[in-house]
Amino acid sequence: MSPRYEPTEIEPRWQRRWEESGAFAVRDGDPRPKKYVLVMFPYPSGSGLHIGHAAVYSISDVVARYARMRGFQVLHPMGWDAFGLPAEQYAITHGVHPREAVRRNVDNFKAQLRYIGCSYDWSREIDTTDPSYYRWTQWIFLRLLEKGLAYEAEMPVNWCPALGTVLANEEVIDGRSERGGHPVVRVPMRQWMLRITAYADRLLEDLDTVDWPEFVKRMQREWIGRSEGAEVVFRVEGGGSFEVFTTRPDTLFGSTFCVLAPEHALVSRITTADRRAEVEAYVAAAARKSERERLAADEKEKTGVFTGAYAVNPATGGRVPVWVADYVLAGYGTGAIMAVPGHDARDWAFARRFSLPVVEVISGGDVAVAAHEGDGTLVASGFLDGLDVAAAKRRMTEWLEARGAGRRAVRYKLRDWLFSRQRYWGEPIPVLHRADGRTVPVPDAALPVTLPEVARYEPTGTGESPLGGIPEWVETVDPRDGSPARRETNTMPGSAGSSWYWLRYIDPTNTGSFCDREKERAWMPVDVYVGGTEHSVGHLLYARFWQKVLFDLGLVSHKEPFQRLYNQGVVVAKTWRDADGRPHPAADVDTSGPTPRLRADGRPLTVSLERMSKSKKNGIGIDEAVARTSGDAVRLAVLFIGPPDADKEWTDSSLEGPWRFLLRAWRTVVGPEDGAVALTDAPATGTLRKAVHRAVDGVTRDLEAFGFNTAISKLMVLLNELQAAAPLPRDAAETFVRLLAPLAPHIAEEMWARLGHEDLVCTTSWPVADPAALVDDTVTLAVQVNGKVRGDVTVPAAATDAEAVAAAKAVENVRRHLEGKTIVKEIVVAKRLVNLVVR
RNA sequence: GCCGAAGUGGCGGAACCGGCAGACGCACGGGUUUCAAAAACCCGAGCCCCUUCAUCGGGGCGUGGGGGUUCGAGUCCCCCCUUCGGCACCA
Repeated sequence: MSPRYEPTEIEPRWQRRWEESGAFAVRDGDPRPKKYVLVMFPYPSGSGLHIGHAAVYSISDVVARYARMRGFQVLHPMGWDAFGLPAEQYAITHGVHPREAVRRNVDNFKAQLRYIGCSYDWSREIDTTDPSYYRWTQWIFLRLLEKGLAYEAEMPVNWCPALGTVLANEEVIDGRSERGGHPVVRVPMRQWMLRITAYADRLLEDLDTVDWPEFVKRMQREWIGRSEGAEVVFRVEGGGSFEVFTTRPDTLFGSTFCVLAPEHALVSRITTADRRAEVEAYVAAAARKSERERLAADEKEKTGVFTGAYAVNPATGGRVPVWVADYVLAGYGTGAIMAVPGHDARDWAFARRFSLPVVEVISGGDVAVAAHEGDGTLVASGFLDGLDVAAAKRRMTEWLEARGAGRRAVRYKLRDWLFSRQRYWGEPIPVLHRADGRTVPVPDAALPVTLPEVARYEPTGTGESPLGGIPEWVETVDPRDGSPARRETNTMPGSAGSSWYWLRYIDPTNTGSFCDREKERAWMPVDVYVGGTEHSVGHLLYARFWQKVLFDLGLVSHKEPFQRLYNQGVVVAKTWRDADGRPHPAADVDTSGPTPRLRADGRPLTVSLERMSKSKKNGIGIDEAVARTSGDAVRLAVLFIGPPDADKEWTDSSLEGPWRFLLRAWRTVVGPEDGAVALTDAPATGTLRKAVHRAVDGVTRDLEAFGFNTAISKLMVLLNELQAAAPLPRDAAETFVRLLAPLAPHIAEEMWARLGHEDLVCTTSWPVADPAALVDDTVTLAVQVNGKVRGDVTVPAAATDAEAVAAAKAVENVRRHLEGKTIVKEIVVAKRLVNLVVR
């Protein structure tokens, strides 16, 4: 055995030992209480794992290892979310088949997760691109189809000509593609949709039942965007009618015009002959505008045209002009609004611009200056006069319902989920289009519908999936009756496979079901779900939706999949960019002068803190960091740089402290290079014993609260105490090693073994603090005079307030400040301080 | 613009319920070791001032800025500034 700390020898040895002993494999039927610790599974991209990834996986691993030592049987699995655009793009740019790219990337990811000692049950590894997995993704899709939750529709989609494909909303940033920054335009296309809106209310309500950060819940609530109001029917003069949705039916008397979205079906029908040319030009221009241009237009420059038509305000009976304007969105409400310029800022701006009348119907503001959107008393509103806003809303809605002119209504911002992609690398949607025109599901027994081999997996550029170019795959028969049919060529989005994966880990090899019911009941719900905030709405909303659908089908036992959500912060690093915005690696930067410059040609650079990623050339790979120090040091470092839920900056020196701590721990527990440490079997006593129990107590509480940075600092403090002890009591050393085990597992195992143990430290029990050892016999009180510290005094812990005050007054420097003064008040805070108020 | 989170030494950060601000670490300075250096180890330190040969000691100021509550405020209340996230014509 080497006397030196040699992580390159120690770490792989323990990794092997853990795997061979099946230390992290969980068995069904284990009588211990369960804990399901889940970390968001990664896209196995080609760039490998960097320090930012190490932070997430270290957090969930510490949670899992700690729970094991606390006596739980812990399910802590890992898998690969390998379908979707990133994997496909990588494959295209590197000229290899996505399946091959995924395999290589997975191997690389696994190796790197191994370097930092992640304690996964690898026997439960899943891969969303494996047919034995996506068979069940397809199977769940068919259940959605049966329940009417999947449907086809012509939808305006984000078409990216440069990528030759349709993008999801979350893949479009400011009208450009997330990857590559190419322009994106909106065109209608036949798409598969999932009716997530049918679950809007339940997705909203059940947020109250989960233990998630408030800000995530708020984001989801806002995303779902429930608003209550009324639909109101407006009759058009000369025939026809349209409905508007409003949250302010109380202001109906103040509606002086209506606005239709340019896409509204009624526009062309009601436009009068003299206005037709102008209206058509406006509608055409609006269609040409990308989403981005429409947004950029901002509130100040509202545009619109008059259709020439008039509608009847059902409350006043008066004529109101009908306009077309792109500030009204086709996709929300009814695509038409009643404009109330007196009490809506947008309508007010529009009315100003086009000189439309503004009427005050709620007192309390000055509608000549600005819209009054707040509360007040109804005026100029007939039967509503004198009511407040809330009462007027109710009265008006009743009035509309009684006359058949409207009704109470609820609307959501949430849209149905666009569920098809015109790409190769996704789950084929298991549907057949029969020659007779019927669209039918592929029978369950014929699943999975596997991806065919294809020569070109790039997008065709025409908008059709590459699958469309393989007649022998597309042309098939309906297995029910042998009649000819074409396969659906759309594939599912990347978020499909991740919308139920936590269930597959529970029963990953089941060929008869996506997950055994008994096992599901035993393991669900996920107790802690660790991941980044970037999935706060997308993934987490989809996942909850699928869970609820499966719950309604009686297939799972819980309405919510993730009981507790823990969001780790982003790891950022200095990013050097030139004038063109191109990033440069720190190694190429000369920072010796007043302005940082590129070494090669002296170009000036700017620095900013940005999320670590390969593309920004500001990342450091896990393998590189491990090679420089050790896997344990990397784990400690990413946990020590700051609180786990805050954003943290990684710098070159972030590894220093944790690395030295490990060297010091080794020297203290194992011994210096030239010898072994002197251990004694006599138990720790006195201050050392107190220090050990204080550390047990503190580290335990910190780990319970995800306070990894402070837990590590408490271990550093304990180590200082151990270093001073000679000989070192064995029990103190062993307790230290056990406390260290979840955080730095390799070195802890090695030290545990060298302390003479044959078992694994990761399977031993967590130490328990003796409460008696946590109380001190004496306490040091700060002594203040008029709130300023003038000294301190040590008294027995049992001292009374009077004794404490007496002792305080005896302190030399305190006495000086009391001289010639009268004490008017004496404040004693037990074990903390004495404050003497004088005059 | 709206909503949310956060501003603490040169830096990352700590501080349970309002009770000695700066734990722990980095960088820094000094030292040990070394032919020398690296590594490692030990010691020091918020800033300013007084006292002192150096010490020891004492005082003032300090948690983005301004006000307030309190014996006492990083922590509570009001106003303002900055940074970072989210949403952004959702009627």
